[in-house]
Amino acid sequence: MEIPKEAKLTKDINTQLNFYQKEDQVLLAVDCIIFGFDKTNLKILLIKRNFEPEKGKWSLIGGFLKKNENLDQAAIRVLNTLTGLSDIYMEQLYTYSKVDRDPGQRTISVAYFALIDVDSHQFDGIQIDSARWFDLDEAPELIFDHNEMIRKAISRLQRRAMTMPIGFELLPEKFTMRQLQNLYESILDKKLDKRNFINKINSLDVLVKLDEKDMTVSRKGAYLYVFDKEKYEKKVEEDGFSFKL
Amino acid sequence: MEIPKEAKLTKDINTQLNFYQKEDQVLLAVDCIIFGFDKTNLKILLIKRNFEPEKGKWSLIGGFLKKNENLDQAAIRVLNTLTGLSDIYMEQLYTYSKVDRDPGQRTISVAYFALIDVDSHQFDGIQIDSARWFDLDEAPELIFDHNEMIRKAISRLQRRAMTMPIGFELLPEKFTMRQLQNLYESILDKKLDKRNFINKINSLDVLVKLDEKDMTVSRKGAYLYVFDKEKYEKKVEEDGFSFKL
DNA sequence: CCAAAAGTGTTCAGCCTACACCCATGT
DNA sequence: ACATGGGTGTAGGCTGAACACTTTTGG
Repeated sequence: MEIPKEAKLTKDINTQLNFYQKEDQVLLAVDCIIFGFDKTNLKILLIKRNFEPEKGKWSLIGGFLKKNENLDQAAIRVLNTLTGLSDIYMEQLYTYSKVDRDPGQRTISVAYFALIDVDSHQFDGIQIDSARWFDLDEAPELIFDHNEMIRKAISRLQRRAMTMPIGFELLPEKFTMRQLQNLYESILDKKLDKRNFINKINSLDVLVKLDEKDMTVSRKGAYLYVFDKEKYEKKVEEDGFSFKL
Repeated sequence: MEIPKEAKLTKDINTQLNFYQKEDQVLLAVDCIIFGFDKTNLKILLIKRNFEPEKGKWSLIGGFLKKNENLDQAAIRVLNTLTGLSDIYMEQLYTYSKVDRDPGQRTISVAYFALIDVDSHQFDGIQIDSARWFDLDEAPELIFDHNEMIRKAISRLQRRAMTMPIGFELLPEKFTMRQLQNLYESILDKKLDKRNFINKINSLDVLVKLDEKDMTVSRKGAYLYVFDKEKYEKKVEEDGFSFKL
C-alpha cells in the first residue's frame, strides 16, 4: 500500500487527484433530526446549546464521527447519548458541506433523521434538560444550516409516507385509525377525507383490527389496530406500495 | 470561539460530544457515477486505476475534498479534471462510511451522480486513456463499495425519471420520440408501449415538435423534438409532474 | 415491391375523489 | 337528551394499460 504523504507534481492526472494530503482532512459531524409523534401532532426534538459557538441558540443534536465507527453507528451513538433512546429507526439524509457553514471550524455534517413515538419513549433518560419538542411549524431559528436540514428531512419523510406506512416507527403498538390519519395529516400537512383514508389503508391489508377500544378520546370509543408485521414486510418486498393521497 | 484542542473529562455531555479532536479528522472523498446516453443505451463511465491500492481494477472516478471547497464543487472539479466535462448536471447521492471500505486508509466517500449525453460531449478532453463506457448490465466488478454506489444511483435515477423528464441532460438538443423512449426504457429497464409513451409525453406539454426529421435511422424519417425549457421549468415548479409508466 | 421504422385511437378496468348520515356512549 | 367523535358506501371522472394497422421511402 503506497500512500504519498505529500503532493508532488506529476503528469499522471489520475494519480494527482488521489494524493493523501494530511491538510485536507476534515471533521465529520453527524446531526440528527428527530421526528416524534404524540398521537396528534408531528414534532421535532431540539436542544439549546450550552457551549460555544452559538451558545444559547437552538440546534439539532449532533456529534462527531469517530475513527472506529461508521456514520450509522455515530448517528445511533449521538442519539443514544443525548436522549437515552436506542433501537430507533434512522436514515441518512444528506451531507452538508458549505465551507463556512460552521463559522468556527471547517466541518462537514451528515444529517440523519429518526422517527419515534413520543409517548412510548418517555425519555427515561432525557439527558438534556434543555431539550424540547417543537411543533413543526413553530420551530425556532436554528444555528448553521440546521433549518435547511429540517426542510429536507420533512420532504423526505413525506416521500417515505407515500411509499410505505411509516406507522411502525411513529405510532405506539396499538393505535386508532384517527391517530394514523392524524399522523399522515401532520406529515403531509393537509387534511384528508376520513372515509377515503380508511378505505385506502384497509385495501393495503397490513393492519389487524383488535377487539379492544381506546376509550380515552370519545364516548363511543375507537377500535385499536396493530400492524401485521409479516404482511407488511412481504408487501414492501413484493410491490412496495404506491399510496396516493 | 473556543475550540478545545483535546478532549477533557466533563460532566456536560452536551459539550462532550462536540470536542474537536484532531485524531478524529478523516479524509473525505468524492466519487462520481457518470451516466451517459448514446441515443440507444444508458451507460456508465469507469476508469482503470493506475495507482495503488487496487491498481489495474476498474473504479468510479474520484478525488478528495479540499479545504476550500464544498462537496458540490469537489464533484465538479473531479469530473472536470478527469474528463474535461463542465456544466454537467450533478446530484449528491449518499455518503459511504464503512470503517474498512478502503483497506488502505480510513476514507469516507460522498457519491455523486452525473448525467451526460455521450455524443454531444465527444470527450474533447478525455484525459484518461483507461476510461471506458460500459452498458449498465455489463459493468465489471469494481473496487471498494463502488458497485453498491452504482446500484443506489440507478434506483435514484429511476425515481428521478418518474418525477420529471430527465431528457434535458441525457439527450442531445434535438431528439426523436424513439430516442426519448429508448432512454426511459434503459433507465427503467423495461419495454414501454410506443403509443402510450407518446401520449403520456405529449400530455405533459413540454416538447416542441420541429419540422425537421432525423433520416439516419429509418427510410421514413422521424420527427425531431426539442424541450420547451420555459414550459418545463414552470411545470416543475407548479405541479412537479407525476408520470406513471 | 419489400423491408424497416414511424405514426396514430379506442376501449376497459382500477383508483382517486367527493360527499352525508347514523351510531354509541358518558354526562 | 344531547354533544362528541366513530363508523360506514357509492357514483363519476381520470388515468394507466392493452392492443393492430397504415404510412413512408430507400434499396
